[in-house]
Amino acid sequence: MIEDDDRIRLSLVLALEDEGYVARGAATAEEGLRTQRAEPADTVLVDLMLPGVDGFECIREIRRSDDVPIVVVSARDDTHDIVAALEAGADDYLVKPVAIKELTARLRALRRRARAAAGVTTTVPTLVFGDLEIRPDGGEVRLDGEPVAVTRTEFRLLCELAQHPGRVLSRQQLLERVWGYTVGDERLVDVHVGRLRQKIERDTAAPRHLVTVRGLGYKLQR
Amino acid sequence: MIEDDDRIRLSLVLALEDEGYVARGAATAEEGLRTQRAEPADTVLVDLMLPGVDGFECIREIRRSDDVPIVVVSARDDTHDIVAALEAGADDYLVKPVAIKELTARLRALRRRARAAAGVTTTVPTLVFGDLEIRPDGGEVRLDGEPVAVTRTEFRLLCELAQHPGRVLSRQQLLERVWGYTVGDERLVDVHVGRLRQKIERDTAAPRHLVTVRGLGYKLQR
DNA sequence: CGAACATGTGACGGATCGATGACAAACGTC
DNA sequence: GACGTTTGTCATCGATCCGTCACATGTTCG
Repeated sequence: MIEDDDRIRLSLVLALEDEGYVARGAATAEEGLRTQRAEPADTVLVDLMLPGVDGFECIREIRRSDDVPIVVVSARDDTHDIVAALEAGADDYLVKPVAIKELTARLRALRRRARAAAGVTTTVPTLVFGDLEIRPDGGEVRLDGEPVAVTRTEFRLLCELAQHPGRVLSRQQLLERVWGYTVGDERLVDVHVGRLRQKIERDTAAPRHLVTVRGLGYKLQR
Repeated sequence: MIEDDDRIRLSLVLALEDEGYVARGAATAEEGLRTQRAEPADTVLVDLMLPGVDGFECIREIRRSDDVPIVVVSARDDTHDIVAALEAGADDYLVKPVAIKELTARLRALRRRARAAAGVTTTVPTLVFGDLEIRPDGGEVRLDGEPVAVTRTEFRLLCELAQHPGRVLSRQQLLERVWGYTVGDERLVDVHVGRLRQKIERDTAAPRHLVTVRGLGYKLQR
């Protein structure tokens, strides 16, 4: 729980512990981010008005590397704040003073979903795109049965595209999923797609699998 | 959206459609459950006070077979109701009157999680308008099964119209949703509709799908 | 019947987009 | 520590697209 008001923070931590939770507090965003990195909690509560780094920025910072459920607990009940917090990556937003029973009920609802998400481990069999075979597990790509040497980045890129056959992925999506960047130069994707094409397409000018959809992104099709 | 008050239900459905969602309403829990079984929505909004089967029971009934995100929209702000609804299986709880911006922000946050749980593959089905097929995912348009080359703007325009079959969208609405403009020359829409017609209509003088409704705007019909 | 308004469409210049080769830094291997 | 490989940045070029305008056509109403 990241909250600068000592009284509120302590009482909420105590109330949560009374309900059977293991809770700990941080008085600033910096402290909260540090402990979350060092010893990740499975849910984060955060106030919006914090000294120094504010709640919105704190949420974005957590989201950069962590998919943990985030609940905002704020005194402000303005729609703009609610929307901004949710857009920043929060999962829920409660207005102070919060009823502890409501808070725990919302935490349970949230963790029900988060748990379901964490439970999905997809072991992918060989993906076949005509003469192109991709083994996500084996780290192998074959063209007409012949192994093709692709680099790690190219392979990840290919797998990401192969997991959504025929679906266009934007450069932004690929940057996020392959590189983990939330910001960055989208040209980077072009370059790697180009390099990948040299290896898996017979005619790079008329690609059969790794297709450009102008203005939208790239897709892999059969 | 399951809500017995006609006024509220209609205004919320319209507001959601204005935001770009495809929404439909049901006046009773029974009706809502039936349509959800027949044609499942990807998110359910439900009121608590319903005639006959009430909201709590409705939530439990949906949860028996469906993991769809459920949001309660109720006039009651009692902690007991909130806790009971969340315990029954709801994912979020908003108190009327709801700000449409907050509702959509919460829907986005919720669907962000639900999507992750579903295994990342949220495939939008192909939209079919007679001989015209649109694949929002694949960035692809087909006429009689033959791929048609459309530009990004044309594609967005087409998708926007296709999401609301038969419904007239004003130039202003299209400017906002396709271009993101709040102000701008509405003639711009005309030009792109014209160009799109050249590609997807056999006789542009007598369009069969992309129809002008004089004085109001354009619509896409089967 | 004619004016005002709404819509269709061709043309054009500037803006944008994507492919690619060159290069330097970072990385990994021996 | 040296070498080859991989990666990210940059600049350039050609192709395409976009938005605006002008004019033609069609429609509504006084």
